[in-house]
Formats: sequence, C-alpha cells, structure tokens
Amino acid sequence: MIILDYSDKRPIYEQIVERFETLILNGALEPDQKMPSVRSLAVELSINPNTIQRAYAQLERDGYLYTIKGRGSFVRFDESMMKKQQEKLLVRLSQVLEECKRTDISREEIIRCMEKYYEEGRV
Amino acid sequence: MIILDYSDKRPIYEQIVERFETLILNGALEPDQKMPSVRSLAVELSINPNTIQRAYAQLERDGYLYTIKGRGSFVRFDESMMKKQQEKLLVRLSQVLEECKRTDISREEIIRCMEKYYEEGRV
Amino acid sequence: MIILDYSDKRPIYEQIVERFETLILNGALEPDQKMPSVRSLAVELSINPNTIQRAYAQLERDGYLYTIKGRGSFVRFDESMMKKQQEKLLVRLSQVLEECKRTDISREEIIRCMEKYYEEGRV
Amino acid sequence: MIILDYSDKRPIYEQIVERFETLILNGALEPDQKMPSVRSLAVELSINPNTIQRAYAQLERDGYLYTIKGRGSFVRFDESMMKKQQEKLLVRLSQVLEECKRTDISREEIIRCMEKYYEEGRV
DNA sequence: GTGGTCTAGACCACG
DNA sequence: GTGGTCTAGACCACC
Repeated sequence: MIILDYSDKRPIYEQIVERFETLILNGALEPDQKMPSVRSLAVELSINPNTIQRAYAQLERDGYLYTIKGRGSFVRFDESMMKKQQEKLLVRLSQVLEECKRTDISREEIIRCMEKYYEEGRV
Repeated sequence: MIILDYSDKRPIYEQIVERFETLILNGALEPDQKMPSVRSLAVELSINPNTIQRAYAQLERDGYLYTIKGRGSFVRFDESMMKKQQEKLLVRLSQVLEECKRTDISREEIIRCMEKYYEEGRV
Repeated sequence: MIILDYSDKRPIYEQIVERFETLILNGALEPDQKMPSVRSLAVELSINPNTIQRAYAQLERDGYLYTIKGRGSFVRFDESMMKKQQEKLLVRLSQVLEECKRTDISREEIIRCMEKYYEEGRV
Repeated sequence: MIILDYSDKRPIYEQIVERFETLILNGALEPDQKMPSVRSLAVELSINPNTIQRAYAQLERDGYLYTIKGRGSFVRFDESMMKKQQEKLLVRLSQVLEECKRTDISREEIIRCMEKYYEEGRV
C-alpha cells in the first residue's frame, strides 16, 4: 500500500503523508475506516515508529485523520478537504505555468501536455 | 535584484541560484555581462560570502556562468540551456497535471488557469 | 583507506572524491555499503567535516553515492558509470598520446610503457 | 601564435607557458630567436603584463629561455630539455595507463587509441 | 581586486 | 547519530 523511495530526497514521513492523502482523496481508503496501527506499519515498512507517528500527526493536523484514544486512527473525509486540496494544486499549477511562459514554452506545447492526461472529449 | 525569503524552507544558496537562472534565461542579464562579485553581493544581501560562492559554483556547474580567476564571473548563455530548462519544466508540468486529474480538477479549470498567463489569441 | 597529500596542489576535497571514485569503480567498496559518516571520517583524517561534506556532495551529484537523511550515505554502482568513466579516461589518454607524438616519443617507447601494466598475453 | 582559452580553468600564465613549450620543442621557435617583449605580447593578448612576466619567469626557470638585460628574452634549446620533457610525459602516460587498467579498459582499446596518432608502419 | 579552499563552531531536520 | 546549511574569519592563487 505504501512504497518508500529512498533515493527520493524528500523525507520519508513526507512520502507517507502524501501517499495517504492520495489514497484518501481517491476513495481507496473509505471514511471512518481504521488506519493501520503505528507499530504494525512501522514493522511492515521496517522503519522507525517515530517516523510513522510523525506522518499520522501531520495527517491529523491537516484533517485527513481523527484519533480515538486507545482505539486507533480513522479516516476522515469531507468535501471541503477536496476543495482545499484543489486550491493548493491550482496554486502550484499557476507557478509552473508562469515559469513556462517565462521560459518561452508555447501555449500549444502546454495544451499538448495536458491532452496526455485529459483525453479530448472525455472530461 | 535578489530577494531572499528566510521563511522559505529552501536553502538560501538555492534561492539565489534559481533567481539568477531566471534572470539569465529572461535575458535580464546579458551574455558576457559581469556578475556582481562574491563579496559585494554578500555584503548587499548581508549574508556570508561562502553562501554566494556556493551558489555561483552551482551556476557554473550548470553552465550559466563562466569564471575567470582574478577577474570575476560572467554570464554564459546558449540556446541549448534554454532547451534543457524547457524539458525540465514540462516534466514538472506533467507531474502537476497528473495530480490535478487525480484530484478531480476539470479540464476547463486548468484551461482557465492557463489563460491567465497566455491571453487568448496572443501567443 | 584515504591518504591525503598536502603537497598536492589539488584541493583536499577533490583528492577525497577521486579516491572514493577509484574504490567504488574497483569494487573495493560494494554497492549499498555504508560510507563512513561525515564526522567520523573528518576525525580520522583530522580535517574539517565541511570538507568531507563537500566531497560527499560531489560524489552524490556524480552518481557514486546516495544519501538517506538521518541514516548516512551509501555506495551506488551501475555499469553506466563505468562506461562514462572509461570514456573520460580515453579522452585523457588521447591528449597525452598526442603530446607524446609532438615530443617525439617513439611508438615502441609507448608500447613498452603499456606492457608494464598489461603484461603480454594476459589481457 | 598564442591563443587563450578563458573557459579553461587553468590559469592564463600556465596556458602561455605550455604554448611556448610546445612551440619551442616543435622547432616553431628556433634557438636564440628573440621572444616577443613582455609589453608587446601583453598588448596583443590584452592581458596584464604581470601575467606574461610570470610566464616568462617560469619558462626561464625551466630552461626554455635565457634573458639578456636590456635586450630581451631568447629561446634556448638543447637535447637535454627534450629528454626531460619526454620523461615527464612518460610519467603522466603511466598514470593514465594505470587508471585505464583499473577501470577495465582493454589492451586492444588502448592500442586502437594509439594508432590514431601513430599510424601503422610510419614511426 | 577577484574567486577558491579550508577551519571552527553552530543550528536544523531527520530517523 | 546522520547529513545539510550557514556564519565568521582566514589564507591562497591569480590578474
């Protein structure tokens, strides 16, 4: 479920956070579903439990999880989270697009790039 | 000319590198123009000369500068650099677009975002 | 394992880089083996940790190492590196050979020199 | 006669020294021929006279020139210099060859490289 | 004056 | 404990 890339320069806890975010927004993890326990996931990935703990803490802070003492962590999901996520992405998109323009990448080139993901007439 | 953002978590030398890359690709700095000296820029930004030195070293490795010992550093520019830069950007763009699709951002939304930078019918 | 030559005019970090390159290409350091930590090596060679850090950074840029934050640096190795290295060497060889010819060193002299390393009939 | 390569990392005075060495060993500059004056050469190459001075000093130290006060510098040449030069080159060649072997470059590859400069049956 | 290297000592993020 | 960044201050080679 989680794949770590040690050659990636980003810290491990960040990779875990991002992976779970995707799974939750995807719907692969359903609302109120129980998350794997910190210890079991640490064993599975053979990394330090502190690292998992840190990832879960950030996911909770960002609203993707809620924790019940003594029972574990559970998936939270509502539409507002999706909205927030979309806004963050659009900001990143804007930044990249601005750089594209500065570097003289043509409008057509960008559209071509987009069509790879959004096939004509489907969305 | 250079603005440092200390709240940015990226290292200072990297911010400097990126800023100069932009200025050179933009044409704001012309080929063979003299760069500010390591020491003078360090004073101007009130940071340590070593940090500037590090940024310049990376810019030189990446082909944006050439250095003449005892004289200073100078802007280098050729078309191939522009090409490389464009390729890197298109990869980043692809990554963001893929995330956009995963997060259910519509094709129209993206085009709207693009039009902000590429006004209709101009490019 | 590492010997520094202070009378050598090349910078220390470069000597370190070259030495490790050799050890890795030799196979004396095996893939995924842990490199000595920045600090420990600095103590061992009685030089500043920054200097080791600089050497490691270059080795990583050149693909000889990968780094896991908080864990250490590890040897990377693949065939393509060997190929690149060979190409670089052949260029250097050509330069030296050209000079040899200009300086009237005979073909036989060069072959004699070569046989010292490549004993007849073995390679 | 002298071409400077500013993108070369070696210091300028060293490039000048090497160039004159070649010209003298080649025979392009004949024994007892007058060298261009420091000032005139400095003007021609539009560099600092100190730099030329330094190059000439080294050439004199290495036995390639002799200087007569008030008259200028003159080319010296004798067989022993050639011998010395050849020895230096053979040392460099040995170093490169040793590295070649360590990097698994085959004997045949090296001979092929050599034949480019020493065409079969000519030397 | 220029860039390049090195030291000593500090702080941070990560695991 | 690991690597990564930064500062302060020094020395060198080069022009």
